[in-house]
Amino acid sequence: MALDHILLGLARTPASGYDIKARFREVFSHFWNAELPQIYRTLKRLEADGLVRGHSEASTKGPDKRVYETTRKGHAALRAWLAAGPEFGNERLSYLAQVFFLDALGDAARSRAFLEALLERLRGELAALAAIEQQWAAQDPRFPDALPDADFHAHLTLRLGLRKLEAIVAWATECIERVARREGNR
Amino acid sequence: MALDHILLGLARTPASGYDIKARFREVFSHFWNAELPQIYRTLKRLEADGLVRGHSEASTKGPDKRVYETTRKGHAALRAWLAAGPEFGNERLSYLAQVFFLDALGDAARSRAFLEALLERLRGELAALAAIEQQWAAQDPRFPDALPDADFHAHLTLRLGLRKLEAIVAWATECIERVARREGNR
DNA sequence: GCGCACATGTAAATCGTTACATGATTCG
DNA sequence: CGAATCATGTAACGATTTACATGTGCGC
Repeated sequence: MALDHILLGLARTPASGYDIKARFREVFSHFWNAELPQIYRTLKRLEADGLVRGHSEASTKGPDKRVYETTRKGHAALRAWLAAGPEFGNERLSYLAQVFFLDALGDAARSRAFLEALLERLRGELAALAAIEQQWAAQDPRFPDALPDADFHAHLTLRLGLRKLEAIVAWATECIERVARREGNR
Repeated sequence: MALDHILLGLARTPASGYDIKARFREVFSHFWNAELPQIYRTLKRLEADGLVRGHSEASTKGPDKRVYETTRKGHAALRAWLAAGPEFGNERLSYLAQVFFLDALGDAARSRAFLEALLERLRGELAALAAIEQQWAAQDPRFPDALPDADFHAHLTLRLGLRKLEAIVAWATECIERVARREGNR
């Protein structure tokens, strides 16, 4: 399961469930998500299997935290996942299914409204990712190709987010034109 | 739930669970998937809720089939889903999570091998989608903008598949270069 | 006769979300 | 003192996958 391996990857630097949720929000949001109860439960299972090790720690803010760290066995499982090659078949994009069925609205104007809402949202996400990249570039002189390994790969991931969103924005723009043209032909 | 609405959309033309699985393979594979047991169970639930109507039918090949069709109530539910605007938050791409953690391999050559396998796979998918589009263009003189509504929207979806895959192929190519350059700098 | 595509399902297990419960610290 | 953030969890429910079970018709 992908989530197991994602947690093993994130816990290479010690992290609590709460910390991990924060990283999902910051870094993974454009290609994965998980809720807190699932994260806590999975960490417990990984600990029972000896893939991570956890200990309680006092926190400056709020109650004690339980901090997990990937074990040697966990590292091996992570490497095995990567060595097995790219994993396919999980793709999931509900808004694309919606576009597929847009004819059910039976109304080109409403189809166009849907696509315009989609475009606006995608533009926002694109701007957010671009801002992250620019901030990073400004703060780290090693950016992008002299970065340490972990950051270098994080940047590769971010680049895909940008390229994919650019493509989808271009597509949505094209769709709106095509729908408008059909609308005009009535 | 997205699957409910996808089934309502697909059953606008009568279809059995098996037929629907085939359409997932053919048309939806690049943005959604579902297994047979889930499809059968969901169809039953939708029937109990009056959103689809099912009847048994003799098949030329194999056993009887149960053919479902979206009811008026089902159509209304589908339209409501679309009218509510684009649905976000389901994005899921395990191979991107893998790229994020590729540094765990600790070996640029193996990272490159991973990315090359990814690129090969993506190129295959891109070629398959492009072939579908060309065949379609050759067979239907109305292609693409004079197509009937349902086909027009199916084509919009296919266009996104193409644009997205082109972007990802370009990205993977860029990644391989960057990884090779790092490899050279050792 | 064997394997394949057709066709439908059940059972079990796991994954994932939502609602609920608890309690500390910090800032206004 | 109220709201936000930190921090962890349980319970219940629903979604999804995997393994198993069954049987037909067709082509080699």
